[in-house]
This record gives sequence, structure tokens and C-alpha cells, in this order.
Amino acid sequence: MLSQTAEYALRAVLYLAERADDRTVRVGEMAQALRIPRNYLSKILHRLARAGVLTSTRGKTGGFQLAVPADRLRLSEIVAPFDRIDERRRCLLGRPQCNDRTACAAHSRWKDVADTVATFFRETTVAELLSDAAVPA
Amino acid sequence: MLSQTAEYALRAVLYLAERADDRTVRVGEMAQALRIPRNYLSKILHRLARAGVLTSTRGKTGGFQLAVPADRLRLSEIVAPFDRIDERRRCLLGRPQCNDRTACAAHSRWKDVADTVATFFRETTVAELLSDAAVPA
DNA sequence: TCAATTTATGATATTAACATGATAAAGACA
DNA sequence: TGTCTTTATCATGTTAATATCATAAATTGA
Repeated sequence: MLSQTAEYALRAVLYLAERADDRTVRVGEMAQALRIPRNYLSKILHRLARAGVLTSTRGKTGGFQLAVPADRLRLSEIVAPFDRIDERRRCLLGRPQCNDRTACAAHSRWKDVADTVATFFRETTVAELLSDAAVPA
Repeated sequence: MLSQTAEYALRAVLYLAERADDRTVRVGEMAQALRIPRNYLSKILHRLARAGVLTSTRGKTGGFQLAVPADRLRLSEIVAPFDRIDERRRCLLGRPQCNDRTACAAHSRWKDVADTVATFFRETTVAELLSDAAVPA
């Protein structure tokens, strides 16, 4: 569903949010804990910082932190730098123009599905996922 | 959402179903009409034939036809040889084990979304898409 | 039979995603 | 200041998806 890269980003942000004291978290720690290749994760975190999702600091006490409170951080913000979710889901048959007026064969049935997916990413916050995790079903 | 290959497969099957008289359709015609690389499409159609979705015949009057009536052909049958939809959508965070008992942080909210997608492919038939296309919204 | 036409198949090429490795730049602190 | 630790960046390698090319095998019909 998500690219490997976007999935790494999401897992990394959740890891940071779970430890949302004020300390910074180093790449090495996250890579080890999440079993994500260290140098690859490093670049993902850098991109998240450029996207305004994280803050990064260098040097001895450096590392990464959330730049946004978990209850205001939507999944779409985390995923967007890596996957163009809305774009990809608009037309199941890949037509550049596909909407209610110029619809592909799948449009009328697919749009509700695509909207369900888009809404999930647009509205779900990191804090909501954490609260679910705290009280497993 | 779908891989390029699965999207080609779906478009090709819809093209065949729209012309579901008894004639066979040649790869060249479909490739041209759908603007899909001819040799690539050829292999996709071959895989659909091996999967039981199409029948193929060689020689002068050869080509491809649906092997299943459009109203009994589900989208999942067309897509399955190329994309493992259910697998990919099970866990948003990519955990090998993720279910109601051993849930990832996203599980409880994601499962409904994933189920919506899976149900769409599992239940929607080619005939349903065609009837929509005939009566545009 | 044989030529024409079609799908089937194997080899190869291209591209983007994923990943690694080495070095530069910045910050902390003795 | 100088050293250590961290992120930032650049160069390169690997892999799978996508695509192309050439040839084989099957079918039709003159």
C-alpha cells in the first residue's frame, strides 16, 4: 500500500512520538530498534525534517524530534514527501483525466474506495494511533 | 494503487469485455488502442491466459478472448497474478504478524480501510464496470 | 506443402526504488 | 582550540519493475 520508504517514515515518526519527552533520538537508535537500514533511514529523517515534520540537531546531543505535536500531525504529512497518495488513487485505470464528468469505467465505484483511503491519511493523527496502541483491542 | 502491470491487465480485460462478441482480439490491436507497449502487453495477456482469465489462440485467426463471462469475472482475479493485494494491505506498518490479537499501532483504524479496498476487488465484476461505463454519471 | 500470421518464450535493456559507503559540516564540551 | 559525536551530502551499488528485441512454435488457408 505504502512504498517501503513511506512505511519507514511512518514507523520512525511513531517511534519518536512514543518517546515524546524532550530528548532527541539518534538515527542509530531508531535504525536498530526499527530494523531499518541506518543510512537509508538517515535520509528519510532528513527529508521529514525538510518537510517540517521533524526537527534535527547536529552534534553531541543531536538527533531528531517531532516538529509538530502528535495530536496535530496527520499521517498524510508524513507520507506525502514519499508517496503521492491522492494522485495515485484518483483513477484506478491511470487516466490523467478522470472525474465525475469524464469518468473511466471504474470511476463511480472506485471513487468511494479511494476517498476512504485518502480520508484515513488526511484525518488520522499520530496521537490517535498511539492511543490505540496503548489500549490494544 | 495498482502496479503498472496490473493496471494494464485490467484495462486490457475491460477492452476485451467491451467487445465480447465471439471474435478474438489480437495483441497489436489492443496495444494500439490502449497505448500499452505491445510486447509487454503480450506477456501480460499470456499470464492472464495461464491464470484462466483469458483464452488464447495462435495462428491466422488467433488472439485473445475472455475465458469467463464478464458477470462472473471479479477484478481480483485479473489483478491477483500481478499484485498481491490482500497481502500488501494487511498491515500498514508492514508487520508480518498483525491482527486483532497482535496489532500494530495502526491496526484498529486501518483494517476497515483495507477491508474496503479488498472487498472492492473481491466483489466487483467486469460486467458491473461496463454497465457503469454505458451510463455515465 | 508452404507462406503468412499469430501467440509463446528467452535474452537483454532501462529505470526507479532501495540501499550502502565515504566524507563533509555542524555542535558540544573538555 | 581541538576532539568527539552527530546529522548532511555525495557517490556508488543492488534489485525488481518495466520494457524491448529476436526467435520459436502453432495455426490457417492457398
